Amino acid sequence: MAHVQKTTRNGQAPLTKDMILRAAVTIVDEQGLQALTIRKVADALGVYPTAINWHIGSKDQLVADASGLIFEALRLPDDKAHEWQDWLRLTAASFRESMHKHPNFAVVVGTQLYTSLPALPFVERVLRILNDNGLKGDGLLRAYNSYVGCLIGWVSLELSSTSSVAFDEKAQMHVLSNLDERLYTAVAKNLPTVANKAFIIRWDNGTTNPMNDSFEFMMDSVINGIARSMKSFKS
Amino acid sequence: MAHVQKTTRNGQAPLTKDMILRAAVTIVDEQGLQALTIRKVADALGVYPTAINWHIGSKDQLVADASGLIFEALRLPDDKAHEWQDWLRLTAASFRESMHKHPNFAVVVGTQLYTSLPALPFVERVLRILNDNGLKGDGLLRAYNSYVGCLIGWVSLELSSTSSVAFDEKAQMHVLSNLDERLYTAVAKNLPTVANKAFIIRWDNGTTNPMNDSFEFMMDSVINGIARSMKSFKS
DNA sequence: ACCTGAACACCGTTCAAGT
DNA sequence: ACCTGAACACCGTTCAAGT
Repeated sequence: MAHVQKTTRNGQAPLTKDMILRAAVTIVDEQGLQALTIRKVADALGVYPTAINWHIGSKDQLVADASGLIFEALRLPDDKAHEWQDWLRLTAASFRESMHKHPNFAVVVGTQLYTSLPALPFVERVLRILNDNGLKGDGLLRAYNSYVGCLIGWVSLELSSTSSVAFDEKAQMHVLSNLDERLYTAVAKNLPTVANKAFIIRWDNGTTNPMNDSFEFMMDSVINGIARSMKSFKS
Repeated sequence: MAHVQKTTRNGQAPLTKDMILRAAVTIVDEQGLQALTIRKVADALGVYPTAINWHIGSKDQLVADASGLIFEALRLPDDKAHEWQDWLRLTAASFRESMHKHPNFAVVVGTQLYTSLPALPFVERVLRILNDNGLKGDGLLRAYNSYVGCLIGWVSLELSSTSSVAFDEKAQMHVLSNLDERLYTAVAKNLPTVANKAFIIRWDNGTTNPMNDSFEFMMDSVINGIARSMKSFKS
């Protein structure tokens, strides 16, 4: 019962789900998430739009499956080779690196946070290392949600980009420089240190303006919080 | 030069930006973000779609302006009345509460994180209280980005919902219960404590399934991290 | 099983025209 | 200034038809 390769599509190799998803990722990487349409994917592969529907199902499923590839590309460090704190730090850095390679998927990875099979190894490994270090029950749940939520949520924000409504740098700085100094004392006073570097008052996103320092500080805080909860658990 | 009220639209009061945004918020709250279209807003107000374009500009701008209303509704506690830790905790709770009232905007508030005027008071107050407690320069930036990024990113994840691709509970549990136990030991072992409660392995979002405990734990960790950085700053 | 092809309802935005 | 009205290019999805 060997599977004989069919040759539809005028003798070309038949479409596969993998071909479709790779084409989708390319479009998102090059043109942004809003440019991802079934029709464009079909064009890129030289087929009719409805052929995509046959393989994938719907547009929503296409987005979900394509963003799953990012979790699949994720390489996790070895448990045995590191202290749990370092393992969490390395894993966070690895996840952030993967996201930075496909920044236009950032919004979706946050949204698509439901039992996706490609993400399960990540879930398992994080749960396991916390579990192996004494956490269980509600303490485990808190630690896991704290780590995963901050990691994915924070990086997703770092890379978020406003489709097209964003002002340019000059307009942005003009607004910030002309604020009422009596109302916005702290913003005015610290403008050089926060302008285009702090959330909500920047115009370049994490692709061109990565926030490495803040990310490391944030992760240290979260991991320290987990460490403290482990101690109180043992006593 | 008093502004005489015009009566276009067959004698009805003229459209205002505020009417349009309120109609938009209603649609998003009731039908989800993907249901927000210029044409539906126009229908709700009894005008032609292009009338919306005249007042707002574009679809992207409509989404941006409508999500700005959430920041405007935000009530911030008094600086003088609380220790800075409590102020940050109360503000976080207040922000989270606002988001939970409009969960369908969660994705966008994360995305729209660029100098938006409605969010500036929030920015100012957070910067100010950190500044008043000794933080400046890079230390201030780290603390601010850590707090704001975790707050908005985390809550945004808590409320995120997969448009329609999501499985139902039965299908979800079936997948989780039949995992290879040799590969997914930690998931299998802790299934009762994490199923539908932990990120990535839940099927209800924060609206029906709020993650209060994890949120408080996460916020405490972040605030403790900031406190530690203040001490090392002084010494 | 896999893909074509036509058709449908919907979308954002343009531009000219009205008042 | 404010809105109508028609028009255009684009979209996801259906369903029947081909091979």
